Amino acid sequence: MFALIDCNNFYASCERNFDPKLVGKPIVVLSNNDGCVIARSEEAKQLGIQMGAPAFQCQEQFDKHGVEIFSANFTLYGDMSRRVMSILSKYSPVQEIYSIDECFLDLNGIDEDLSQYGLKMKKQVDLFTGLPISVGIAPTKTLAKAANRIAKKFPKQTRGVHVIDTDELRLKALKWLDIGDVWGIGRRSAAKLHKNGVYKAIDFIKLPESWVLKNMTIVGLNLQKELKGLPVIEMEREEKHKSISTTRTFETDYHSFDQLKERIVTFTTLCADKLRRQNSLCKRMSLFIKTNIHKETRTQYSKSIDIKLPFPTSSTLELIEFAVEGLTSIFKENLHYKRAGVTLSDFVDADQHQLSLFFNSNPKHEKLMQAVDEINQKYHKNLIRVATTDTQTFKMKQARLSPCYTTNIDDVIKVKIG
DNA sequence: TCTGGGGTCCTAGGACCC
DNA sequence: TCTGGGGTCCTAGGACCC
Repeated sequence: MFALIDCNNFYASCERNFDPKLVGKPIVVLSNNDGCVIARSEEAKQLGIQMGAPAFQCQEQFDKHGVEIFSANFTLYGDMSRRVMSILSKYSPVQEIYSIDECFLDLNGIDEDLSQYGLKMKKQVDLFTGLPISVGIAPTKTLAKAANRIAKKFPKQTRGVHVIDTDELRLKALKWLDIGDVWGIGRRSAAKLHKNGVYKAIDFIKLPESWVLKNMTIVGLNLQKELKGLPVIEMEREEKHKSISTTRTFETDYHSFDQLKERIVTFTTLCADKLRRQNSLCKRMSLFIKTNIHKETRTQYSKSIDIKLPFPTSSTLELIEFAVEGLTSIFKENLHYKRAGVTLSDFVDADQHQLSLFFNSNPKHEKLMQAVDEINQKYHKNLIRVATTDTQTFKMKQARLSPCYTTNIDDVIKVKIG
């Protein structure tokens, strides 16, 4: 059996957690630059505020109902996530952290009544962090997702925990579940399935396997098996990322090469930091620049470049060199740039990689980077930095940023009590 | 005026190999 | 006149997730 545990309205719950005045009020959290709605409390959902809606289009609604608005505070959410995950990790030897607010647990070998077990998790997370969670338990990961959905939809009947452990319960769930709400079925597949008369998950498992394979690839077929109760999707045990990216929409348009260069160099630095933290080297880097797609009257330009590195590296200095070279080759003058990003991929372990015959990462950089990382960790995030980067790492509009309650002592002192 | 960010997986088609 | 077949690797793009 697998459990899928997730936090209810995670970002909104984190904000509410530290300010009791917010209990019972509609809360929304906005994306970077305060652009779109990316999280809503239950009350905000009731008002009909849509996920992903541009904030400026919702302003009237916000004013009318006194919606509490927050700029995304990922430092806070990340820290709360670590706490929740750490508690849940005690409930199984095998945990897969699936997203910032979700994890799977392998419950094989757990002897207790699973419903009680789920309730115990919920109580402990609430006691230690104050965050509400929902628990779905079933024989496959896809069914655990479905069970979780039921737990969330019917909090009174389920108390936030739902277990699918018989065929009867499985079929009952599939009759209730819309096909578009199945984990792995997106808009495109849902539309295709609707055309073929499939509206509920139960209709989907009745389709011939050959049709599913032909029209939805192996992914669709695996999904179908999972809904039938046959486990196909396994627990992911690798904790290292396979790619790392930093991308941003700018608050204003950028025109010059130097402005973009500063951003690309800063993004590269952030990616390299993350890369070293997971003790990897990368063999590939890609970067892109884009104009504002919402300004249709202006000249549009979107270009990316993929760079195969001559040797694996995690040196910020070396990566920056490649990044600037890449940017030079795709940059065009006289345009209004609005977005850019850097992605590192093709990782190898730092401890056990093959040296190249002709080109290798500068061996001095390894120690240099280690020293820089240690100093920055000890004193201040950007105490030592490459001169091309801006001290203001994120140039974003964050008009309503909450304090980093759990990670920044200065922030905590600033919070007014009462 | 104002429109997010970070991931994973699969497939088709081209380039290349023998 | 008649010009193969099997395989791998790479990459762009699509689809999906939260």
